[in-house]
Amino acid sequence: MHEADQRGEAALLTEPDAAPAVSIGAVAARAGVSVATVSRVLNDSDGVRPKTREKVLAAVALLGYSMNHLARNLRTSSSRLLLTMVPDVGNPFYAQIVRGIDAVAREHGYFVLLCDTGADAGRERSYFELLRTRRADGAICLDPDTIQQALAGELSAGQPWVACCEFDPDGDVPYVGIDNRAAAAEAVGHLIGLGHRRVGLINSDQRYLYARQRRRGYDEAMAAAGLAVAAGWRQTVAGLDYEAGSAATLAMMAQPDAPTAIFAVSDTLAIGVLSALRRLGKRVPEDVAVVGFDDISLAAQVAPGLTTVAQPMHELGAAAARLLLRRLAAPGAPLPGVLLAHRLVVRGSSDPSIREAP
Amino acid sequence: MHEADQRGEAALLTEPDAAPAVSIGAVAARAGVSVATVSRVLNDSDGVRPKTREKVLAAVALLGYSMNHLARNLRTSSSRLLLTMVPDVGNPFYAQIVRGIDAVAREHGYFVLLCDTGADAGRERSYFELLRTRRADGAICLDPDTIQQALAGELSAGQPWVACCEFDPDGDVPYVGIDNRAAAAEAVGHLIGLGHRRVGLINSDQRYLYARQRRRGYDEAMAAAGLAVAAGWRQTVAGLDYEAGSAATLAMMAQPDAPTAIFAVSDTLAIGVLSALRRLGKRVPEDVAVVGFDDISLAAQVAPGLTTVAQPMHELGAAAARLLLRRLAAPGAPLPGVLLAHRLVVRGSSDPSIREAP
DNA sequence: CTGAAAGCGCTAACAA
DNA sequence: TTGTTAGCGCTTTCAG
Repeated sequence: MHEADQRGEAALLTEPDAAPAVSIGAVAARAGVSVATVSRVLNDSDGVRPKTREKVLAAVALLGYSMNHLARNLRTSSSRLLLTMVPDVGNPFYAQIVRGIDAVAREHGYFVLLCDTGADAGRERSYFELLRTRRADGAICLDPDTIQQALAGELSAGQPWVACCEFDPDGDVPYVGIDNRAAAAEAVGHLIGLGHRRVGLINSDQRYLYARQRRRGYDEAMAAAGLAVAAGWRQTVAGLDYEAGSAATLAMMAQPDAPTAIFAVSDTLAIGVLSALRRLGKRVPEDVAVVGFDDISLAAQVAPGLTTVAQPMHELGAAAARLLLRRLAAPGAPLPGVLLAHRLVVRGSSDPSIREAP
Repeated sequence: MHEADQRGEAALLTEPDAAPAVSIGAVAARAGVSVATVSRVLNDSDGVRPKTREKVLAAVALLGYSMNHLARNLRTSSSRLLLTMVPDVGNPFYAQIVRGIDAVAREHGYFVLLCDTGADAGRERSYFELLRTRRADGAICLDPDTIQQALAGELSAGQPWVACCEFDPDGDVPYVGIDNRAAAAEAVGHLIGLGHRRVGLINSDQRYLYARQRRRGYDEAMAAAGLAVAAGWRQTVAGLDYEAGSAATLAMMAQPDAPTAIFAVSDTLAIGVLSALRRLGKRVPEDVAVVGFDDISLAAQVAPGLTTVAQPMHELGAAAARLLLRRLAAPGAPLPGVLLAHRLVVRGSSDPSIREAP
C-alpha cells in the first residue's frame, strides 16, 4: 500500500463553475418576471400564460439554472430521501431488495439513503432520528432487529415507515413480505415427500418473527407427517452468512441420529451447509438433501443446484417502496399489509433425479 | 400475491408527535438566551460560558429539541450526504466496498446516498447533477462506465468526486485502487508456474481501464514465459455476473486447443466458470485450473475453493471515503492517487495439492 | 394571470 | 461572552 504520484490539480478546482450559482431571482430578472412566476413554472403549477412560461424557460436555459434543492427542502420540509435500513448490504438477498426499492424510489423522484445497520449495531434507534429531523421523508426497514425495536419502541411511532420481510401481521406497521409459515411447510413437505424422515432445521433466533413463522411451518409439516423432531435437529444461528451455515451443519451432523435432510432459512446459510457437508464427505442429495430459502442468483450456480424457496426480492423492495410512497402521499390513510407469492424451486440439492442445471 | 387485512391506523398517525417541532428559538426562550447562543452550544463552538451551556442543554433536553437539518443544510449549503455510484449493489464485491465507505462516512457525520447505476443505465450523467445542486457534498464512483464518462465529460469537472477501482493514474481525478497490471501478472504467473501453457483470459471490454490494465498483466506474464496466445483464449464479457462467466467458458472450451487454465477478472465470473466446467464434465483443477479476482467471501465456499487475487474491499471503500472527505475539507489541496496492496490467495481451484478448505 | 412579501430554521457576521 | 440581525433560495398566501 503506497501513495502514488500526486499532481497539482488545484488550478482545476478553483477555476471551473466559479459561476455564483444562478438562483431563481436571477432567472426572474432575466425573464422580466417575478420569482413567484419562476417558481410556478419550475413546479409546473398551472395558471401561467404559455408565453410567460416560454420566457422563463428561455432564461433558465440561458443562465443554466438548476434548482437548489436544499432551499426547496427547507421550504417544503421534505428531503425527497427514502431511508433504507439493511442488516447487511453484502447479503445478495438484501441487495436485490434494495434494487427494487431504488427503482421505484427514483421513478418517483426520490433517492435512497442506505444504512447498513449491521455495520454499526446498537445505533438502530438513531436512524429514526433521521425521520424526525426530516432528513429523510420515510423509511423502509429490512433489518429484523431494528424492526423489532421499532415495533416496540416509541421513537418510530407515527413515523412514516414500512417493514419489509420481517413483520407482525397483527401489528400496526405497514409491511410487505411473504407467508413464511406456508413457505417453510412447503419446503419441509417437499423433503418429506422425497422420503426423508429426519429433517434438520437451521434457523435464526426465535426472537425474530420470520424465524418463528418458519419454525412453525417446519413443525407443522413434520407433525402432519407424523414425524417426531429430535432436539438436536434444530440449530439456531446468529447470522446468515456462509460460515454460520457451516458451523450449524457440523454441529448437527455430529449427532448419532443425524438428519438426512436439512432445511436452512436462507440460501447463504444453505451454501454454508453444502460446503460443510462436502467437508464431511457427505454426498448431496444422496446422503443429505438440502433446501435453502430466498433463491438468490447463486443458488443456481452451486453444485448441486440449490433447492430453495424463491422470494420475489425485487418485487418485495418495489412493493415496500410503493407502500411507503402511498403513506407519504396520504399520511392518514390505512395501509394494508402486502403478502407476495413465494414458490419452491426444486434443484439437485434435494432431488436426486435432477441432473445438472439447464 | 394478495393484500392482507387492513386495519384503521389513521388514529395512530394523526395523534403522536403533533408537537409543533420545537425550534432553536423555543430553546433560546426557554433557556433565557439568544438563538445565537443556542446555535453555538449546538455546534460546540467555543466561547460559551459553561453555565450558559448548561442552561441551553437543559432546555434542549426539556423541550426534546432536535435540529432541523434541512435548515442547517440550506444555511451551510451542504447536505452531509456522500453520493456513491455502484454498477450493481448485488455484486458482493461492490457491497463490501460500500460498507467501507459507509463506515468512514458516518464516522464523520455523513450519510451515504446509494445509486445503482446499473439499475437505470444512461442516466449516469444526471448523478453529477446531485453534486451541482448540492444535494450531495461529494461523490465516490465505483462504476467503470460512469467513471469513463466523468473522466471525459464536463459535468464532473471541478466537482468533488473520487474514482474507486476504475481509474486513470495519469488523470486529474483522485482515485483509489490496486495495481491491476501487477495483480493480473501475478495470477497468470501462478498458473504458468503450475505448468500451464495454455491460459485463457475472461476479461471485460477493453474500454475499461481496469480491463486494459489486467489484460496487460496477462500479456506480460505470458510473454515473459515465452508463451504465445491464441485468439480464442481471450474472451470478452459484457457483465460480471455468474452467467457471463459460464457463457464465456463454454465458448472458450469449445475450441480445439482449449486452455488448461482460466483467469477470470472477477470472482463472480470465475464462479460461473466453475459451474460451466462442471457442466462440461471437466475436473478442477486437474483438467482446467481457475483463478478469479477480488476474493469475495464466497470464493472460500465454492468447491474447490477459488484461487483469487484478493482486493482489500472494505479498505478500498474506506480509503475512497477518506480521500473524498479530505477533498471536502480542503477543496484546493492536491490529492494523491492511492494504491492499496493486493495479494494472491491460492486455493484448490488452481493447486491440486490443496485439499479441502480449512 | 402575475407580483409583493413573509417566512421555513438555522448560521455567522457584527455589535455590544 | 452574548445578542442582534441579515440572509441562505425557495414556496406560498394574499393582493392586484
